[in-house]
Amino acid sequence: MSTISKENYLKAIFSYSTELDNNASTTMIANHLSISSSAISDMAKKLSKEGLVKYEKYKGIMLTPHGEKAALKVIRRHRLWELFLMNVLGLDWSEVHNEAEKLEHYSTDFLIDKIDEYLGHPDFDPHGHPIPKKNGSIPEIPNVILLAEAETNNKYELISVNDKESELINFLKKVGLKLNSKLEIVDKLDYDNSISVRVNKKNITLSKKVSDNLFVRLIEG
Amino acid sequence: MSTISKENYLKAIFSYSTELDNNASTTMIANHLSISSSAISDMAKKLSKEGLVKYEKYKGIMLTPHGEKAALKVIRRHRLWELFLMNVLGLDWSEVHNEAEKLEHYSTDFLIDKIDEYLGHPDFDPHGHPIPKKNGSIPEIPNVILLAEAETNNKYELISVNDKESELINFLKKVGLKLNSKLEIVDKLDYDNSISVRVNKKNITLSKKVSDNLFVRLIEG
DNA sequence: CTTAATTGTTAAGCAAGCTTAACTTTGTTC
DNA sequence: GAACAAAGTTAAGCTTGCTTAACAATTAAG
Ligand SMILES: [Mn+2]
Ligand SMILES: [Mn+2]
Ligand SMILES: [Mn+2]
Ligand SMILES: [Mn+2]
Repeated sequence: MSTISKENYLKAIFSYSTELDNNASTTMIANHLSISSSAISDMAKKLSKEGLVKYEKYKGIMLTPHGEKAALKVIRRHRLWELFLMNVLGLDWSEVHNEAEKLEHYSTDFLIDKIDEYLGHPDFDPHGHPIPKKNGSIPEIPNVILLAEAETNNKYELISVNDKESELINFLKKVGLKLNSKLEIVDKLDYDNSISVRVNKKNITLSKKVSDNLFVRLIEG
Repeated sequence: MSTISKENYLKAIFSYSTELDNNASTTMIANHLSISSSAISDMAKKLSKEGLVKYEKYKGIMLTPHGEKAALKVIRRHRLWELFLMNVLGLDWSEVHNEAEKLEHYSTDFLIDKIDEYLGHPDFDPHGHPIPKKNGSIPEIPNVILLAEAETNNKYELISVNDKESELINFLKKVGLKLNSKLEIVDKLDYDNSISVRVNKKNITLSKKVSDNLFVRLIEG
């Protein structure tokens, strides 16, 4: 049976194992979900019994094809809700994640299809993340790198943003950064790993904490 | 703490105690929620401790002002979602109740206010039920009676409909009855308590099961 | 290689929200 | 008003999803 808890585990396992291109570790998931690591071990066994996950003691957790399908369904619901709330109700891109985190667990396939249709089968959510299709395929994402790893004098376009902290997005709003903003790397400061960029004809400095959460695509360099 | 379960109990207690103008009984709530009556007794104690309910053994359950406020909040969320899904996504009035039954538990006040605003602070949901206002007031409902109790030769307007069974609403669609339809009572048949009405220049016969779930307002008689 | 630190697992226990079974109160009928 | 039926409550127990504490495996250092 799929429950809220299980759906959140699957999402977490998916995002860590694709990020790492490896098994997700107990501790990472525990931190991510703010749950004790013993609970993770426990749940890993249950999900394994249901065939959603491959789990070997001390070896981490990996989604089975079946589990990945389930995870993608939840992610699809999440991202469609985000875009819908923004486009229809005018919520800000810093506000939608929170709402979607709940709504994702309580929408029938029927409703999600209606939303998808209403939005014209969109490929990306408000933070630049791909929206899995109904058949489980994932829209192709541009070749991105972390802004923190961008090179001086090159020009980049902001493609996607970590949506887990609304404060980050509020910060971006304050300094005038949006998806598709063009940035030129002016300088990289070794001392604190901050990065100085030119956006909209203004120079701004971004801390490592910020540049570690922004993904950009090279457009000139 | 408010949980899904508790919100559903509060809603059920509210609807039964207003319907009866009396304390809600354990058995009624148990049937309504498809839960054993022992679970109801249990929960009645918990809700009572939280000050949401007045409960005396063997005497039924009644909402406190505090509990009523909480119940109305859930009902407000439910009905706003229903109308929103119908107006924006084009869901049928037979489809919205199911979805709203889940969404009602997972929407922040912030989101509900946005929906309310988007809809222009509506007074009634797709089934003719009043949408409680943010301050807890309830839009005035017309003076309605059960269609089952309507009198021959009088003319009535369909004001509201029980939304708990989508099959009823599908039936209404099939025979062409909508909110605000005008009906003239042609005949009442004692044998099976069915009622014969004229709508849109056609005569149709409605069983007791149907006429017990439709509320009408006298417009000519 | 041995030791220590880190990471992960097992065990025991708890709260919520149910269930069924046994029992008690209330209501109904004669 | 006694006897039975219906409604309501209590008790015991179950599952889910957590927790903390104790223990085991893995990894990293010296
Ligand atoms: Mn999100
Ligand atoms: Mn979630
Ligand atoms: Mn409804
Ligand atoms: Mn509900």
